Amino acid sequence: MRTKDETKVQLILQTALKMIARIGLAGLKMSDLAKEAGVATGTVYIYFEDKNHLIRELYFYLTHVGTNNSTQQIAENDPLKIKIKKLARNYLDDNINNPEHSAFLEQYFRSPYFQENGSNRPEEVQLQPIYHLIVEGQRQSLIKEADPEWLVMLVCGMLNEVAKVSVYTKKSVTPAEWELTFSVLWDGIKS
Amino acid sequence: MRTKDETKVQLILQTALKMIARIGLAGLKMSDLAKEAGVATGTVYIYFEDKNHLIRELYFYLTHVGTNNSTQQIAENDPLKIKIKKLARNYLDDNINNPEHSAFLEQYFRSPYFQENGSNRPEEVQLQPIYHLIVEGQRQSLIKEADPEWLVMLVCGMLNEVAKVSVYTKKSVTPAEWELTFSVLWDGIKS
Amino acid sequence: MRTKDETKVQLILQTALKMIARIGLAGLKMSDLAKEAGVATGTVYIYFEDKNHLIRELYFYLTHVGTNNSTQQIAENDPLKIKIKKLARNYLDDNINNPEHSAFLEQYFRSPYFQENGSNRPEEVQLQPIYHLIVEGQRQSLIKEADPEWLVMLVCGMLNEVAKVSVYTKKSVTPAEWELTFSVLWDGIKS
Amino acid sequence: MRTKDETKVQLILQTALKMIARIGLAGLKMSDLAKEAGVATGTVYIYFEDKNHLIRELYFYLTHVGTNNSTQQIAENDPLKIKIKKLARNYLDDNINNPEHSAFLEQYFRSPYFQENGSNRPEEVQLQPIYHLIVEGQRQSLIKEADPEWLVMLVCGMLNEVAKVSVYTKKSVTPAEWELTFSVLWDGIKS
DNA sequence: GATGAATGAGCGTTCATTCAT
DNA sequence: CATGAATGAACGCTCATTCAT
Repeated sequence: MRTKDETKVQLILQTALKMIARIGLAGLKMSDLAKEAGVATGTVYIYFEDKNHLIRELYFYLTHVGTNNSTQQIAENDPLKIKIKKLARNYLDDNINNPEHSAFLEQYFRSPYFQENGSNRPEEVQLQPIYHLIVEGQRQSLIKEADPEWLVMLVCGMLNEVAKVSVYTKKSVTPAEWELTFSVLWDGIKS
Repeated sequence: MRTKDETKVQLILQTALKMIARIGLAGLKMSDLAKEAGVATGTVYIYFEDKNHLIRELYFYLTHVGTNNSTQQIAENDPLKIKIKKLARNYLDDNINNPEHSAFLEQYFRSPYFQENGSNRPEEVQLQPIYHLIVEGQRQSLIKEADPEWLVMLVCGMLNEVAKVSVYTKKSVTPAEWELTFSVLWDGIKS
Repeated sequence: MRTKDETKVQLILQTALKMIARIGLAGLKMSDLAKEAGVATGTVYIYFEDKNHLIRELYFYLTHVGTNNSTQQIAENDPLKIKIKKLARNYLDDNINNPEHSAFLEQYFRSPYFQENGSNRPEEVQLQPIYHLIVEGQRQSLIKEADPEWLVMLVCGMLNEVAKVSVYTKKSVTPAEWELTFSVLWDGIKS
Repeated sequence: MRTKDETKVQLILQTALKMIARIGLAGLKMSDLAKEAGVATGTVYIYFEDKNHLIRELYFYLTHVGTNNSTQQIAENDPLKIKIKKLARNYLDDNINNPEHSAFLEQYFRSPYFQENGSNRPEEVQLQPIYHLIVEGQRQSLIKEADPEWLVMLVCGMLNEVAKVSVYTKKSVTPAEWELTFSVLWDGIKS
């Protein structure tokens, strides 16, 4: 069913993502999606077998394409603490700038679309670049000796919460708030 | 005459809560809910005006009733660090033992049921008992001088994440994992 | 099922009649009827087998009890024209003063309650007292030689229309209007 | 693409009209209507917002389209009495041939569909062509000097009743019956 | 391929009727 | 008898999906 008009696939997925963040996964109607994407209802079904497949494709699209909008460049020779700080900040910014991303995922895992699907929720902690930095920090005895996956989880938990509140209150994170956040993060994991 | 059984409100709400955690807010069908609660479809409509009101009532039920399952007793003369540790543990356990609670809330805020409602998402951070302990800790110079609400947010972010993973993987938190978690938490906020 | 408490039967029928005139036969709900009559829903079912029977009983109640509110006394020795005039006026007043009566009948014949019932719409023209006066008038050569039932029908058609408009516009019939009406009526049928 | 078929509006309205005459306004089920019109249930909702709107549209359709099936031609130079006779006959025939018309209107005004609607029952007597003939007759001193609207009302009352009985008994009006009817009508209004 | 009118299974809700008290 | 909470069949309406153009 996939055709050469790959831009239409992107258009539909992006539109779906935007709408889901706005009205929720449950509220998404195929006809509304088509209208907002500027195509006919039937057209959606040319590119996606049904709503199930569309949502699932959206999931793969998000998890595999990634965001990679990281603005802060991490220099190879930055000290580890600075690397982690920049990485954490990028992670936070990604979450704040792409709230649809997490909005969708949060809903997806609890939705019938995920449940019907046999696939398991991936715990791709290792994919987080922060994972490797933490392992590296442990090698340098800068970071607590402990299950690095657990540390990543705690760090991400904090950052996710900051992002969620920032998005919800529509206030950006002030420099002071960011310094406080990183201070708690770093003091928490440093050895 | 059969007397109006007010426990049916509880029964229906509890059943709804269980089902929503299992099949999602979007997948909840009034007839299924009635069947699982052991009543007729019409009976649900005696106690709740419509699905909208049912969901909304469930929200108020959860936010106002609270869980209060905290098993670990906090002694008045415990040192502050111990108090926080026990409280954090209780918070974690509540979240793990009542996964439907957060499962519902997470979905509710993104659902049409919340959106149609004019009410705003309350950010009742001060209601968290942990808030008062942190303020107390700051008074004793045990905890970083910083916006206590922000600290609470970071701490809850960590604990929420731990609970989420624990529920998802169906593994309880080992003593070692808990010690690690609290270590990061405490080192992060202590002054 | 009929019990000695015949007043409750009357109460329910009268309440039903009032409500049907107000909200229509289709809009009548058994629970509303019970509430407005001041009894419990189940009580209605003690006196009437089901809604079908209730409506049918209401029909028999109206057609057999009659209204007999005729205020103008017809003297035995009035001239025929005066007798007919008084009778027509009584017929008109009955229709105006009991608008629920015709409101119900009009709806009944077109409703599923009548249709399901095998009974035929009775054409009990002979029951109209006016019928006998017209036959008498024909014997006296005062009234056109023609099918008396047809004449009754035409006369009733006029009076029904006058009553309908009077009820709808909530204006009573002025003496001048009544004189005009009877003039048309009498000139139409007199020989 | 199937082109939107505006004749479907007519088809659905006509089918609804037929069914309402048969089973009553209250008995009309959207699914039955769709089936009898030969379309799917959902299709009805493409052309009409809901049952309420459908019924209301049917009302406007009937009152604005009119019947205009008058078969008897009225010649310009017919004497007034003949003109009125032909017009009365046309009015009668219209009522007999389109019994659904009056069957619907009679039910509509007493139904919840009309009551919920703010609109008032129009009493457009002047729209009746017979009104103008009666005024003309009064100018020629052929017809009683009296409120012409009231005369129209009486005349229509008679004819409505004749039509109603004819439809109900399924017997057409014989020439003798018609002559009698018009005799009563004319003698009633002539001066 | 693209369109959007048409479809109909399925859900939310109502209300005549029953029945435990 | 009286009550009104409980019942569940049946209706109004929605929306994912199809298909004639």
